[in-house]
Amino acid sequence: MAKATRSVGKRDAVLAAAQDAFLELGYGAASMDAVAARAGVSKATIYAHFPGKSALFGAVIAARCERAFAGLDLPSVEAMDAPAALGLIARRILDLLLSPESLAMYKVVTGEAARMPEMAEAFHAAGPAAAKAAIVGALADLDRRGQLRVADPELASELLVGMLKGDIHLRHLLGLPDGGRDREQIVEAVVRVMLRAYAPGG
Amino acid sequence: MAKATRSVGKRDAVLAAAQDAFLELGYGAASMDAVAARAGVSKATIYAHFPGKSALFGAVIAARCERAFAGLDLPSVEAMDAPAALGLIARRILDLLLSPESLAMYKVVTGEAARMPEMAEAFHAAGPAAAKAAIVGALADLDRRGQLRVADPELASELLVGMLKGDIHLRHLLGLPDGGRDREQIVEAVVRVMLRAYAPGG
DNA sequence: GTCTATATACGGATAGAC
DNA sequence: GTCTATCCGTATATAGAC
Repeated sequence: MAKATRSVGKRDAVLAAAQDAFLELGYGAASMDAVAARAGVSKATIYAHFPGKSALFGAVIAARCERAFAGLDLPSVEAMDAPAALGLIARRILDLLLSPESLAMYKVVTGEAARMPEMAEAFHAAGPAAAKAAIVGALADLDRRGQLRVADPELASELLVGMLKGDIHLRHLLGLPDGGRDREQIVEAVVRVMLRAYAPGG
Repeated sequence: MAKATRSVGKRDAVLAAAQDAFLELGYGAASMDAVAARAGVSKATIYAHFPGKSALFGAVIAARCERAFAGLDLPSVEAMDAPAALGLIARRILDLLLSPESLAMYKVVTGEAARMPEMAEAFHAAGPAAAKAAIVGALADLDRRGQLRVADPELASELLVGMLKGDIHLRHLLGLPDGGRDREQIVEAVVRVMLRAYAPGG
């Protein structure tokens, strides 16, 4: 939206416009003309800053990966009991999974992964793998404090995130209605299963 | 691969070639020229049988949806106890989720869902929703026979499939290595969680 | 560095002969 | 129904002026 100003630098304007275009339309459908128009610059300016379309796309993904999980700090669960901690984690992850940006990234990255393997790996490392590491840390902490009995935190983390995806993640990817299930309902169900499956007295 | 023969009809050859091209390359990257070349026909022949590219794509998705879950018959669990039934279901679903065709469909359909909402809905109904219905039936049967205590089979089905997706589904979508976890290990873990969470004596 | 204008190629779709 | 040849729009990328 913001017209390009010389102070911020047109490179940033191009990058921001490219993020919008690629994530909204997908790699193939987002033309360089569209990016130029959104950025308020000419196509030649884009090519002055980036070697080509695929390089611009790579820069977009890299930029978003950096900020991908900035808002996800889970050390705050260290004083909570298991139900509260799991509820907090579940809510955070579910909101992240269903955020428009995450959904757009999911689509565009999986769609181009075959043609850009390095980008796919970078995305996974900076996104899902980083989130998983945070969850693993939290689960290990709950185990250490006797709140849960988690022998394999990595595996438990995968199951937890998978349950949160459930059906609703795909529905959102497809642009379909939620099917009458709201997020809090899902969080409660997932927490209940986790508490039963990883109860300390088991 | 197979050259078009008049006996089978060129329409089928076009459809088969289109399936290969769209699922391998994605909708945008698969050109009509590429489809024509793979089918061994001219582009004009394609347009004699299909109104245009998007209609051809729709026909491809529809055709694959019909056969999507043909191999998934779960009534066979009706004589099994809970561990055996859950193990069978989990193995079948996981193999389906990670099959190359399913992964390709997942990518291409989510990628084009925003531009083709009807197709997205048809895919969901014929694929994931149909599979879910089969699982719900099996879980309800286990509940009826006292093998499990499942108050909400729909919800339980969503959690089950989600756990199976876990991390490995995304890894496969991205073309990354499995991360050292094999399928049987995932099946065992998921079954264990399900048995604990939905134990009849709970 | 940035723009206007353009080179070059490719993709979807069609005309017309057979 | 099927082919060859082609129209026409659009896409990536660049040349050259300022």
